[in-house]
Amino acid sequence: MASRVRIEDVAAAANVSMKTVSRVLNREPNVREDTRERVLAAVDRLNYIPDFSARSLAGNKSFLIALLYNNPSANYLMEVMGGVLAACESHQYNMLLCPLDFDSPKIVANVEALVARSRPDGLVLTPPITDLPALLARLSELEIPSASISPKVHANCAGVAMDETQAAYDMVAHLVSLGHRRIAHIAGHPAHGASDWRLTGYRQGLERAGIEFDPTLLVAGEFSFESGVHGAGELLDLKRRPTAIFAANDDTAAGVITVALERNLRIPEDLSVCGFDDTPMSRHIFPALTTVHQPTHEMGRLATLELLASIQKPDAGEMLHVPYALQLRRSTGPAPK
Amino acid sequence: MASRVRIEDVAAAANVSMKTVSRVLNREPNVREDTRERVLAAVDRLNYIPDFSARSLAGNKSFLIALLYNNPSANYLMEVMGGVLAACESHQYNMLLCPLDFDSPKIVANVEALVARSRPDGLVLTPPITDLPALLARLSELEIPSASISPKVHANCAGVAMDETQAAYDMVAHLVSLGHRRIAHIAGHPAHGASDWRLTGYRQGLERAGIEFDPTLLVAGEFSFESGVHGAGELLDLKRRPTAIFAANDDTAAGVITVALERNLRIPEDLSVCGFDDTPMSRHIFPALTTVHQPTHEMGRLATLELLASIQKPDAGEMLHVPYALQLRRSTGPAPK
DNA sequence: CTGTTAGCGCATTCAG
DNA sequence: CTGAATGCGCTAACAG
Repeated sequence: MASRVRIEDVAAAANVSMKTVSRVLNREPNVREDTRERVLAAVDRLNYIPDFSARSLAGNKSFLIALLYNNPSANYLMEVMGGVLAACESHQYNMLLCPLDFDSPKIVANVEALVARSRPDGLVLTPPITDLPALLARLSELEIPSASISPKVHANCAGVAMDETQAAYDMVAHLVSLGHRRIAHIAGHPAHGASDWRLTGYRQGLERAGIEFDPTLLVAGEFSFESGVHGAGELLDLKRRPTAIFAANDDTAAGVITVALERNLRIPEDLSVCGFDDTPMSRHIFPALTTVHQPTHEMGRLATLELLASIQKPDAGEMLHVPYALQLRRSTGPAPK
Repeated sequence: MASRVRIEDVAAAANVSMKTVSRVLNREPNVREDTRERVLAAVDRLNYIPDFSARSLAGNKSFLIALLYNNPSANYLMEVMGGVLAACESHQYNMLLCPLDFDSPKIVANVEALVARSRPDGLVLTPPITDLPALLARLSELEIPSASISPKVHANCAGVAMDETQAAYDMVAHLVSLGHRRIAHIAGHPAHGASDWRLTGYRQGLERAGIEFDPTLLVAGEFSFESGVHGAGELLDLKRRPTAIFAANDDTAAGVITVALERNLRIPEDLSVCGFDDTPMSRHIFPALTTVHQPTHEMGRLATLELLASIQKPDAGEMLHVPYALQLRRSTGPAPK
């Protein structure tokens, strides 16, 4: 057994009471500097490590953060998760995972079950879980703090967001600078705020370039490879086909590229393709994909930090903003002719 | 507050003692069937949910399983994790994550810190964390149960494994059946058992087909896209180049495909390519990749089940075996000419 | 088969 | 600024 040493032992070693040790450990005020140091020394010498369960039970806190998700993108999740873990570690919290089925009517019940069983001190929500009114309402009833990553609405909500509209706008500007005028867009899943933002940025980008919006160049999608395949099939069948396709995410772009190559189109000579998200795959397909980088790890970390803040004092969490970065790679080039 | 109802309330409602309720909840013996039902009814009626921390503290168990990993493949991890979570859920356990740096000399210390702080009741090890003698030794000193997924050595070790050698052998057989004789292999990371198994299967497959092993057709790799790029560069520069390249995993195969397409080779007409793992990407690249499917989710689930068994009674965990499946897709075809 | 007694290790009163 | 008592909700020993 490792930690047979208890707070009582530390107290004895430092010639103080248990309570004083507890104060030092929890960074509470009202401890003289020299006694604090004495306690810390004893903690160190005895290699004391507080017991999680005892702290939870006595303090009525679980020191647990739950990460809620339904997003099927493993890369996105692993990165967010890494950020959440990093923030948890520095605050002596542990992270729980809560995979959800977005389309299930029982989603609120599932979260309630998690909360009842594990009593997390707070929740980190990832899109599109961020945008379920019923869930949000229940959480505030339960008075359980949460932080959202890229939620649709930022109002009085802790978390972190990136200006995806501006990023999409910039991407279109990049295509325009390469001489493209017939720029198509394959949209994302309608339930995701990201789809709206990226589409809005696309349209604003066209407008800014003085290019009239052509409805035939906008097709529906759902952030999947398959929707890229379908979308590209539709777009490349057009009599006047686009010279560039801006897919709402990298998976969709991969579908576009597959279709284009199957049709013996050269990328980017015959068709420019770009995506969004900068997944590892975007560097591993041929040709390497021009896309938008999101600082996903950092977003997970910052959201968790805000969550932790609002756990300590309600209303302390804020909505933070992080920068994006265009990754220009081989899949975009000058417009043909 | 949800669970203001305690075991005491349930006991009162069922007209039994706290201890009897505890027995029922923990599936302990020595409870008459009718009292058990009475208790269960009360639990249900009052919507009683046991308190995690109190159970941990009193029982000296954390009800926590830690998943140790360093594998950079997000897809692999998310699938394993899903399996671990599924098994945990059915046993009222929670899962903790422990990302590790394989090359760090502090890896054992990191695990010790996790064990000291969070006191998991058991650990699930993923490759190549499964094969660190120093770590394994420390864990048995600490007497903390563990289960391994695809460990190099199966001896007295709980967990789950797949016959990767046989799978690689079958893959080569598939290529041979398509008429290939010059079959190259780009190996995986030397630290992984999987690299050995797959290489062994490759050589056995050649031998079985009566094809002499050609050292120039075997190049080193490390399971990365980049190693596929380098390996393919080398192999395609050969005067007598291979007609098929069997990459040790899908990422490596993606690198091969990129190089081949850059050189204007047609796949599979000029060159067949296959991988291993059946990552989602394998279906999303062009052409879709022939590969080997591992039941990763199931492996995580089964390993956790074995771990849970060996937590309950030491030496109860066994080494389980799961089947693989070849996924034949577009990237392999008849050998040229 | 069931109940009673005593802590698990800590934080939280409220005194000094 | 510090300390002594009390209990968080549950399970482990023992009794019956």
